[in-house]
Amino acid sequence: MSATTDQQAALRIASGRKPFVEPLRLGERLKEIRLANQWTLEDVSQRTGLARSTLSKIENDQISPTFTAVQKLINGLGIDLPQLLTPPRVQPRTMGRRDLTRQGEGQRHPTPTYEHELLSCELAQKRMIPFKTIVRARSFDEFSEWVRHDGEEFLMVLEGEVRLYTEFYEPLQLSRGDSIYFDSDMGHALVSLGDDDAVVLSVCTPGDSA
Amino acid sequence: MSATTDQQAALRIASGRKPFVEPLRLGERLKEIRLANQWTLEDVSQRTGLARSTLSKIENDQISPTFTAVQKLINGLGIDLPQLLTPPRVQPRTMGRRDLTRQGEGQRHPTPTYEHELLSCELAQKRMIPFKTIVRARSFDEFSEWVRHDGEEFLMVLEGEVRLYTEFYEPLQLSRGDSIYFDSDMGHALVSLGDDDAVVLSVCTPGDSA
DNA sequence: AAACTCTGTTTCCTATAGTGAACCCATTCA
DNA sequence: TGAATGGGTTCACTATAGGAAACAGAGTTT
Repeated sequence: MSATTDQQAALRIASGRKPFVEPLRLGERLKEIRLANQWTLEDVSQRTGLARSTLSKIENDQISPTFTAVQKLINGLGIDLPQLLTPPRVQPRTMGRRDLTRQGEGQRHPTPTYEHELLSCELAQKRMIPFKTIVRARSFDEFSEWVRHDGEEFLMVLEGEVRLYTEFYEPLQLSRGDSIYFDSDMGHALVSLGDDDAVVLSVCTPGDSA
Repeated sequence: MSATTDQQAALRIASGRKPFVEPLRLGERLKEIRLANQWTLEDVSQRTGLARSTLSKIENDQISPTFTAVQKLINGLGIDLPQLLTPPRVQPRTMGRRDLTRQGEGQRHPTPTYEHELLSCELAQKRMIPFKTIVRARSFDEFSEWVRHDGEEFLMVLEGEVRLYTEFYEPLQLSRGDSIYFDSDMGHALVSLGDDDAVVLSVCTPGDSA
């Protein structure tokens, strides 16, 4: 299946979704934001370049702003469009979950080349997966194939020195404190350079599946 | 400027999210969706109640649609507004982006209580925001208010010893190598316990904006 | 209390968004 | 081949959004 077709399929599916869009009290919302910041209509006028009168009419739902006007609003107020549309956000989330992992207390997953220690594994449903890795491998040959997984990865060297092989770049030498961010569906592999095993901290995003 | 605002600003910069919405080829986007679904202008006209001519002009950026028109669009096409604005991830993955940051070479953002060093800030549009922080604060009193931002945060102590205050839990003492994962819209604040400033590595998810 | 100042609203006027009809250009059909 | 259909664009007109200025109301100052 071609990329184009894939994308078209995605679009079709996407547009098939039926979101009930209610009133969208945009004027009301704007007023909320304005008052929350203690801005006067004049202030907002200065920031956005829209006339005081126009703003008043928008707030009172007397006119339906043009899209360019909306852009001036989000630019001038420094807010995101979703922010302007999203009603006050009733539940500010604040779940306040927390998951502590003491040094060395993570969940260990040994492999021939790496020894992973999963951190914060009490917590389900998280948007990042942190783990510490002891790099055992000393040569690229020890990997039968590229390590590869959906998403993005951040990596920092905690101890020792490593060489990072990646599919599309020259190998890179990383010392303690160096860090790198990359798309982890690009093949990658780490080897330790010093006598002792190197230790790196990685944080991955979970696979997309979206 | 409060600590909260500081960090939020830093996060905005770091996430590579364009602070302001520029061209916003809305017309182009609409056409994409229409063609992907193999709809004619007439079809879309039926669905949305907008005139065929109007749709044509919108697609060719000859007019800036009124907000009510945009609503008719998203209702009629059954799509979300963000969908209409966000070009669909055109990358079929495997972009193979990469961003190296050598020890101490990040982008510094000092505040009274913390000194942030943003890592991997070359890369825009990423799903994690890594930064190293030197914790200057020695007492909880130095914070005017909770640090708080949408999303989740992972944190590991690299050097020194810190106490983590959180809104819903008792303060927690963290030593080198300890790590914690938490919902960062729960208020939080770090203070250094030793004589020297402590150093921690943090990775945040970008704010929701959904 | 009058004059001033700062707010938000309302009044006009013009610029432009939205509409139906006419138009153009392909493709299909007789 | 010419007629007919169905796609998108352009035109001429009407409806409406945006702006400048006038207005109105609530404090302040004199």
